[in-house]
Amino acid sequence: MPELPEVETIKRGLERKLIGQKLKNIEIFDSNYLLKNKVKNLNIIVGEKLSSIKRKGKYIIFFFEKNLLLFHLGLTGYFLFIEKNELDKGKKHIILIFEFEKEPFGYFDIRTFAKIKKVKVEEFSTLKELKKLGKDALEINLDEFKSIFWQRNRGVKNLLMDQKVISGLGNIYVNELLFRAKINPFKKSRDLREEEIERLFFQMKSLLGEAIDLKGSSIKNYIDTEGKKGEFQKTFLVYGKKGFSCPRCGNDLKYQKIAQRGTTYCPNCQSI
DNA sequence: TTCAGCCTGTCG
DNA sequence: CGACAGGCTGAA
Repeated sequence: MPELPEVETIKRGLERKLIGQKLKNIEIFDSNYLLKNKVKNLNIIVGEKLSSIKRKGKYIIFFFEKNLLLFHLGLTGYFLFIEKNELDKGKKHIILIFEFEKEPFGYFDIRTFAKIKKVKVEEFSTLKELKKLGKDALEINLDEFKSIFWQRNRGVKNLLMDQKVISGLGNIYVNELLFRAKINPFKKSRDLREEEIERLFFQMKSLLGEAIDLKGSSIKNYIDTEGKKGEFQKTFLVYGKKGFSCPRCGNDLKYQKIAQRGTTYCPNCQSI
């Protein structure tokens, strides 16, 4: 799925073209999808202007005048500026098209793990999806970051992947982050020295910053709102490098499931 | 804290 | 054909 850098890229792409525009129509192609998401009367948003778009963790929120739409793109959800008549060329998995005054864009979801929700703007602060999120990885400060590790004692990878603890990081960026910071993914959070936590913190910030600059990572499906792939995957040091050797020390990288997710790390550079 | 399950697609 | 894939939920 899109993780923080991809969601941020998508958010910026939408923002650039849509803020202030009025939604003229919603063309629904998969009403069953909306049914499964318990979204009713989506069309009441038609006629409203889009006032802002926000991101928290991996969620994107569209603020209209009276209603808001909350999206989580799951593993394979994406937005693409596209016209209805362009849909034929192999564009499957279309859920709907938001027809704005100038820029219509489609919402697609290949594996249907993405989520959409519509509520009144005033219900924003009550959204349980957002309330349970930990601080956004771009916003968290060093002191808050330290307390994350000291307040519980869990495996570091597990902890960083937990959106309730810190939001925005996913499997790609945690793999890369742990390698960059030379931290073993199994290491218990309370066993981290303060200096190691600081290393993680600053590496996390620069990793996310670089990834956003390169418009995210495209492994298979991810494309931005213009249909372009990201570039950050070209810089991967360990993610997806199963069977390769460590770019730092040359030892064999190790691959195993940690926290139910494929994990590649260097047992030498990232020793306990 | 684990783990199947939700889906579709691709790769070996 | 099985294994695996940017995520998350809820049940055991």
